[in-house]
Amino acid sequence: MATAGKETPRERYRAQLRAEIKERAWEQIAAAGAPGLSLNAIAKQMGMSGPALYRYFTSRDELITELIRDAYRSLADTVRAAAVVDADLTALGHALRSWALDDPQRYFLVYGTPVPGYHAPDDVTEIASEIMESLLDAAQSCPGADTADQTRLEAHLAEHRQWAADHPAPPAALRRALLFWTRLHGILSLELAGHFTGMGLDPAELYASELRHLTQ
Amino acid sequence: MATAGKETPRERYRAQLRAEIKERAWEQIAAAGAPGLSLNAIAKQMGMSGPALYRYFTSRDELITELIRDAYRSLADTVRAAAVVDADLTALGHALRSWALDDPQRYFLVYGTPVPGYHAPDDVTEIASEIMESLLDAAQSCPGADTADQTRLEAHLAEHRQWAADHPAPPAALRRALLFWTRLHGILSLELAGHFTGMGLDPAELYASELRHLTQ
DNA sequence: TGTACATCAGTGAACGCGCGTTCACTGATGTAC
DNA sequence: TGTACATCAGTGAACGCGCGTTCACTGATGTAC
Repeated sequence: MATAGKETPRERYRAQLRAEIKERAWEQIAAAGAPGLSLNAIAKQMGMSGPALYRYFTSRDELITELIRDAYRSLADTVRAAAVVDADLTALGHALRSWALDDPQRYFLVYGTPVPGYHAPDDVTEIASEIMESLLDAAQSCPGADTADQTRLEAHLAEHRQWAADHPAPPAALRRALLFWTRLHGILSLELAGHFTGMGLDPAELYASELRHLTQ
Repeated sequence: MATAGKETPRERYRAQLRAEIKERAWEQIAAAGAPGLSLNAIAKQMGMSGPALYRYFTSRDELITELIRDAYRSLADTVRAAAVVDADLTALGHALRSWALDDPQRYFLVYGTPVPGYHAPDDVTEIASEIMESLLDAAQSCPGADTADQTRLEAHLAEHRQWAADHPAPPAALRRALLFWTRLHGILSLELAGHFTGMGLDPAELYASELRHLTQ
């Protein structure tokens, strides 16, 4: 009953199978998108019968929620790692890009089209703030010059900073963290969705240019 | 047989019913997202039997493709109208935002998570270049100062401008049009997906700030 | 060490559902003489 | 103007499919004495 300590062989086996189910799930998502995810199809691919998976996930929804959680967790860890090694927005930006290109569908599970009915569980929003925290850490220790004509935004952020309530970053850092997030996300999501194909430009150049501009 | 000229009552009726089917389709998409679109459900909602819709669309895929085309067309028209009235990036930016907020699912049909197998038909990519053209028009007639440290991006764009091959805009305008697109899209897509909720900031402020910064 | 029992993984049949799509048909609307 | 015919909208039955999920059951694995 102890949650910590030695794992029994059965527990180990369970964890292993859960992991394999998730792996197959990611493969299916990569092949047909998240809405096409099917427990039966996963079971078939693993050489098991459909109902067998209900030993490991209580429903299809639980599996999807778990995948979303994993995606957020993975992003938060990636970002935090980059923010810890050297609190540098540039490094963080490149880490973010690598993470996104590594698995586009995982990126879209976090930042893609929302499903009208669905609401993410609470712990996911907690992970989301963890991500913002890492951004703020990095933005704070990057003391570039402020662009004069954006003081209006900083004034707004100085009084609307619930998202950074626990963080001591000054308005200029808030602004930088926020723009880092929205600008890079803009490029990444357009790139991953293929909206640059045929345009003849290199998204990496564009990305690097924005990153340079953000860190000055 | 003439494609132009008087419409027969039957043709008028056909067009009308096609339009109503699309309307119901949009309602369904708004309620459950695009993957949940079902011809049978639309028919039921219209008080018809399922197979009846096959008089108006040869398949579910044709309907979806048509909706995507309409979404692109609508965006292109909106953007062009704003670019024609006064070739002003600020006005264009506000028009874009209104269009996006007006129907988030329509926005996501254009810029949302791509379906792994799906490829848009050729005429849709043509409409996409139409959109870039309007952006370039507006960007060209907005002669703000260039930020010095982005000359590297301009140099890249000067030599990678297939997307603006038919357009006389100089590199500085290319850069502005591109950043207009990626930055505003970043904010809009995060806002529409609800990623700002709970953060306490006003996306409109952020959007306006970026717009101001882009037009200087 | 062996025996008796509890736990749990996985199966196969079944339920109900909604989907896209086809097909032969009915009945109304339009067209030609 | 009326009659004969062609066109076309819409129906209802049917097909085959895959889905999520439940349930009673088998057989293997672990546990207690």
